[in-house]
Formats: sequence, structure tokens, C-alpha cells
Amino acid sequence: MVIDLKISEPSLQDKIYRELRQKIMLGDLRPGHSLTLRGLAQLYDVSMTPAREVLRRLAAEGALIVTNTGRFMTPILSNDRLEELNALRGLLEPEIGARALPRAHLALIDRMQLINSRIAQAVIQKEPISYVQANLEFHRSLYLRAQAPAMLALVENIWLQIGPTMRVLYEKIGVLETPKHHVSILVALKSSDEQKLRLMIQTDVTNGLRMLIR
Amino acid sequence: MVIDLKISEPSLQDKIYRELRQKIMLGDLRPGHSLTLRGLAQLYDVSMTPAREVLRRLAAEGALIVTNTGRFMTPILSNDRLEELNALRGLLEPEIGARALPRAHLALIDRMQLINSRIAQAVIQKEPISYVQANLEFHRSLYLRAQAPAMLALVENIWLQIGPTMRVLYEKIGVLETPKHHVSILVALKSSDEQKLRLMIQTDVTNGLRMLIR
DNA sequence: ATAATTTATTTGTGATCACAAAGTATATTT
DNA sequence: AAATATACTTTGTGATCACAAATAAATTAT
Repeated sequence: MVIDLKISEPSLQDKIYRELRQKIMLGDLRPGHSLTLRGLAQLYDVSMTPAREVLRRLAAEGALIVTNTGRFMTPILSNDRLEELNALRGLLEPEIGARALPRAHLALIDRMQLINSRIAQAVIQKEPISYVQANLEFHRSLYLRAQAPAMLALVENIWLQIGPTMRVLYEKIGVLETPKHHVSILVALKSSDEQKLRLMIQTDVTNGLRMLIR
Repeated sequence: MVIDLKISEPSLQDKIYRELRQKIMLGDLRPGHSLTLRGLAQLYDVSMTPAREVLRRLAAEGALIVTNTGRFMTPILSNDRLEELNALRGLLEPEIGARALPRAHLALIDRMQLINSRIAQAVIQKEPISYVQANLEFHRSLYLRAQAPAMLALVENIWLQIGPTMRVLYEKIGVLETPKHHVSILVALKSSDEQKLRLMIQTDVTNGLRMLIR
């Protein structure tokens, strides 16, 4: 018997999807930025078909909104909506962090420490996108250990929804400071203190927005 | 100036989407049930184009999975995954319930009581689909009052993912009994007891699965 | 000038098609 | 009879097109 191993190469739209998703999550696109089928198709040199699938998929995930006339754009979040999404972060992230705790060995903590220094660097160089990217990576690298894919998917889904809005908030205020609770998170991890970890993740998320919104 | 008011009628795919979504959420489709573009298109007498958009959209929401060869089917959840999704319910639903509490006036509670009797009826008549439908409606009618659309969207997203699996579990065991914590939920609502409400929703969700999985 | 109307352009939707890959059934070989 | 090879069918992907609705631009009228 001949076994045929082949990695099914990602379809055309997958590549476009991932790139665009990344852009949105990191705030590369501002709120209200509109995307068109033909525009996207032309940009990636494909036909309308893959382009529309990508846009619809992102819309299904809440990364884009569809106007009542069928146009696609990045969402413009009301304050209420933004606070609701942040409350969801405050609910989900401590939980998934706590689930990761027992599996968080030293190598991971080291890696998180490294990422944290990248955040500090982004602050100095005033690069909002690198800042957001490293910040999310800090959290994700921990959450990945929780082995809770559905939970992580929800968390990333929220990140995706707030991406564009967060960007303009950072622009408005400037990237003030490296998140001060990250070190506490690392300490809680080292000492396996679940309660403290939950609290620190919670306040990191909560304060992150409070700092920006006020 | 002439103002032109027109309700933009829902596109072809919207109708198909809603129907299929409903079917999946209520467990009308079993886990592993596969759907094809041409099959769906033929069923609704449309071309492949709307059909594929619907399937991809549902896949983006986790209601369907895409095999590594691009086929669509309802998800077959592992026990771990099912428990994770249920943990998410246990996390989100008490929160959104608590947010609805201050807005839960008597008319709502009456309505929920009515829905609850529909559940009892479905138990007697051994109709799993009606049972699931009424059960979800019981919860949703409360959660709608929370005015937390993003949170509700996540909750419904989870319902969607577990739909097919829940159905077979109910089939396996039979719809034993009307959920016994629903009355406690109603009591907590009437007395505006947030802590009790959170606890009762939590145990309703948790026990619902435990009863099935055991 | 400003508002209303007309014209031109842009845009998403749905249909149809060719194609390659995957799956299924049949035939062939060992 | 079991495994392999072959032929046949089904399936998703991406491209192209016509069309109507929405938007933007230009024109006309007040």
C-alpha cells in the first residue's frame, strides 16, 4: 500500500485572510476603513471570488461590519461596545490564564520575559503596531499553554474586534508606558499563585483600557 | 428633498444562512453530517455561489468544520472540547444573566415561565428538538435583557458549536426531565438575588451536561 | 449660491464554467 | 480472497460575467 502524504497547501484565500486578519488585529486599519471586493482582489492579484470569501469570513468573525447596503468596513465601536468587549476580556483571560498556570514551565516564562522587553522597546520607539503585536503575543504565549482552543479562539475573536479601535486610542494618547502589570503576571507565574495571576491579568486588561478611554 | 426609506431586503444567502444555523443549533443535524455546495444549492434552488458563502460563514463561526480537503461537516466534538465549551457557558452565562437581572421585569419572568412549560411539554412528548429550542429560548429571553450584544453573540456561538453533539446526547439518554434549576432561576429573578441567580445558571449549565455525559 | 435632478461610476450579488483534487466504485492482479 | 490499480463521479476553488442597487460627480433649476 502506498501512503500519500501531502500537506494540502493553503488555498489562495487563506493567505489573504491571514494577512488581513493580522492587519486588523494589530490596528493597521483604522475604524471605518472600508474594503471593496475589487480593491482587495486587485491588491492580491486574484479574482473577486477569493476576495469576497475573505471579507465575508472576517465579517462573520466580527472583524468587519457589513453596512446595510452590503459594504465592508472595519467596525467603529461605541464606548459601550468597547467596554463590553473589554469586560469579556476581563472575564475570559484570567480564566484561560489560570488554566495555563499548571503548565507554565520556566522556558515559557523566559520567553514571556523576552517578549516583554520587546514591548518596552516599542514604547521607546513609539511604534504602536509593534507595541500591540508584542503585547498580544505576551498574552497569547501564555494562553496557548492552557490547551483550551475554544477559549483561546473567543479571546482572539475579541482582540480582532477591538483591533482598529485600540490603535486610534494608542495614537491619541501615545504609547505611554510598558504595561506595569506584566511583571506581576510573571511573578505570579513563577510562584504558581493562581489567585494573584487571575487578579493581575484582570487588572492588566482593565487598566489597559481605562488608561486609554478616560 | 425626498427621503427614500426602503428596507433592504435580506440577500438570498441570508435566508439560507439563518435556516441552516437554526438547524445546527437545535441539533437537527447530527455530528459529522456533511454538506456540499451543490447539495445545498439544489436544496434551496440557487447557484453554488450563495451556498458556498453560507457554508463558509458557518464554518467561520465554528458551526461547521472544514476538513483538510475542503469538505464541510458538522463538528464531531471530543469530550475535552465539549467540556471546554461547556465551561465557557458556565463562565459567560452567569455573567450575562447577572447583567440582565436589574432589567428583568415581571413581564419577562412571566414569559420565561411560559417557555418553561413548553419545555415540560417537550419532555412529555419526547421531542428533543422542541426541548432544545425551548430551553435555549428560556435562556436567550433572559440574556437579551442584558443589552450586551457582544456577550450574547459569544454565548450563541457556543450553542451553535455544541448543537449537533447535544442532540445525540439527548437521543442517547432520552429527554429525561425538565431542567430542575429553571424554577430556581425564576425565583432568583423575582427576588433580585444576583448571587443566587449566578449560581443557579451556572449549575443549570453544568448539570445539564453532566447529566448527559456521565 | 444652494438644492434638486440627472448622469456616470463603483460596488456587491448571483450564475455559470473549467479545472484539479478527492472520493468511490470497478476491474485487475497477485 | 485481498490488495492494488484503473476508471468514474463528486466536490471545492477560482475566474468571468451580467445586473441592479448604491454612491459619487456633474448638471440643471430655483
